[in-house]
Amino acid sequence: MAGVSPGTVDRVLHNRGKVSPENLEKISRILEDHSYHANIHKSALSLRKSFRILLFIPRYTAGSYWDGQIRGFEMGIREYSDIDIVADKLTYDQYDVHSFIETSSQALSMKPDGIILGPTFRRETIDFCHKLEKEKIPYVFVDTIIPETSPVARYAPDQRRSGLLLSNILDLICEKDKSLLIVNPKRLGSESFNTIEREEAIREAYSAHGIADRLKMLDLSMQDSDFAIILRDYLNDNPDVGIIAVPNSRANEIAACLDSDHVGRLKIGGYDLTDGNRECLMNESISFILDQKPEQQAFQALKALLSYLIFGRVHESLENEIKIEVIFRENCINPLKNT
Amino acid sequence: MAGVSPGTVDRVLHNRGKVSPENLEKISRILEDHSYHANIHKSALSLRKSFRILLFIPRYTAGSYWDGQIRGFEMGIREYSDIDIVADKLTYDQYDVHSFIETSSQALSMKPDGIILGPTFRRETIDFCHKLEKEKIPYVFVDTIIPETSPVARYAPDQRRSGLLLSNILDLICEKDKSLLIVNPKRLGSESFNTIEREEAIREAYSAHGIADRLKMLDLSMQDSDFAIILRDYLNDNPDVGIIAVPNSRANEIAACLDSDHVGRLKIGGYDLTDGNRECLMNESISFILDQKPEQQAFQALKALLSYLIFGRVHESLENEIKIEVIFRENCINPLKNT
DNA sequence: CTGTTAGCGCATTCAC
DNA sequence: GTGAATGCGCTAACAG
Repeated sequence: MAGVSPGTVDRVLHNRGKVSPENLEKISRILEDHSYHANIHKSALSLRKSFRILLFIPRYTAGSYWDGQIRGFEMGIREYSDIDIVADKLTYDQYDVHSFIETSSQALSMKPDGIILGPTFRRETIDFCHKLEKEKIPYVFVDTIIPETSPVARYAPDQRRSGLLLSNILDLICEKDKSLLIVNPKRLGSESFNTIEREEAIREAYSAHGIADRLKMLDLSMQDSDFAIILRDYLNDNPDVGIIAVPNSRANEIAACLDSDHVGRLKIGGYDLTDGNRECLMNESISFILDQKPEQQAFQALKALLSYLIFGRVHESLENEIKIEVIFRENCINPLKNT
Repeated sequence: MAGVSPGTVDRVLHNRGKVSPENLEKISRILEDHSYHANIHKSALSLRKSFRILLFIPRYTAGSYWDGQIRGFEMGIREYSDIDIVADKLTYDQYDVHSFIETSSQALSMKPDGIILGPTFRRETIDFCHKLEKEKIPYVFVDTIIPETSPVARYAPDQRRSGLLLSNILDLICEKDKSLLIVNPKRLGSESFNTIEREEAIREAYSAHGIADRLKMLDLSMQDSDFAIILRDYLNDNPDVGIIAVPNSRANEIAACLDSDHVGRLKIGGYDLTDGNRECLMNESISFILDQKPEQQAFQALKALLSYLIFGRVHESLENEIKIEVIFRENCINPLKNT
């Protein structure tokens, strides 16, 4: 259309220079007018490259949140099966920082072309990211965004906002003058940043509304064999509690502790559509679940990484806030589905 | 891998016969073991065909539900930009059956290779589908599924289930002993099947729970210049009403009728993330909205149609229930996003 | 500075 | 039952 050869257009597309100002202008205009976007499949083909992509996330069990990320990742690999992708997965123990450190050096030694990273430990993740930058290995965050890093893209829900969503829905559901109890069932005493942010957002909202007295907290260690008894005793001692917020994915374990008397009286809201939580939605021991759409996070992360590796940049916005989905009994279907 | 030529493998893939039993067996095994799936981009390329796809839906305004379907469709076209797709759109007036009949014969005369159909009129849609079948033009339903037809795939939420979801959430947020009012703001007296199904599901649920006395109905004609007054008078006469279900996308118009006194006291739930409803979520005059994800519906419909045209069959399940998304103020972001 | 050219890969077809 | 040719958009090496 510009009356020039493909070579010239290619030089404009990749601004490699050596194009006369007139042609540059003319070609740029045409590209703009037609809102040209190179096709990723053709570009990948022509580049004659293979892309080694590593998904590096916490160890997971079937039907869990991180299993959802795996499913989204694999779906993406299938979707782009015409591109030469070598997909690898590596998991670490999210309750053991040494595991992360060891596995991350293993990740580095695999020399992948790009990494999708589900982080847990802040300090160690920053170190790892700096090493990746030194090696010029692009990375994308899913689930959590760690500051002081330079990811190519990031796909995570806004945890503060999701905390507000959790407490506001519970508030809507709750009879007036009842209290909200945040139960935090911990494992090994460690607590994720996401959980902390969610809790904080709820606390601040209650303070801001001047109803901090209606907010209670209970820490439970799942190691304790009698945590169920502790919870039940607490609830009996605090009959004003009408709603329970579980700021991590273990709402089903809390629901399982309650006797039928409590189940009928209390509303529980939690996170993540795990198999256990899905079951509790069905038997109505949990009122609703906030789904962070792990499948979508990993899928989008893969797309962004491929876009970066093939085009040298990510086409959509880098900051991609994942929309939280609210799941009640009636819309708890379709474990997977495209995006 | 089987030591045969690509031609032989191709005959196995499309079971065109003329393959020796030994080779058939050997090749089938290898395909199975490697869970081979042809790549749609390569197949489309090799077929040297162009696909004329028509999106045939009700006329829409910017920021409306059907505009969402358009966005999803266009996103799909972009996603498959390496396939030679000629995309067309045709809209009809959903309040005028003659418009549908006329436009549908126009659609037929365009002789598309496939149609994505957002239906409204049952009888006329069945007629149209039969004509499509005679012409061997495959079609996919979005939004609503019409019986006595043979679509290649269907992407729609379960309307009865969504009605239950609407009333159950409203029930959860409602103070005890308050009544639910279904307000049905109609246009030109016509009412969609979706609306009717949603209403029915709610009515049946209330009957089943023996609380039919707590369910009220109010039909409003938006043609009436004084429908706002009718609604306000009704609410003043029925102070027991605590929650309002709007079974179509016009919840914002209902919210706009209410004075501040009502707004504070009443909870409203409705359908579809239109610009108007989004605004009401933000200013808290509506409590929540059920989003039917029109973008996803059209996107998936396009994928299914391409899969059918290129492979001769649809890869995923044909019956694809779209998951309803519950939108509160806090998760009302991201107008679009993949899927 | 510009144009030419080969070729990437998978799926398909067709003359043998 | 074979195998060579073909389609596509894009890239990059190279010749002028």
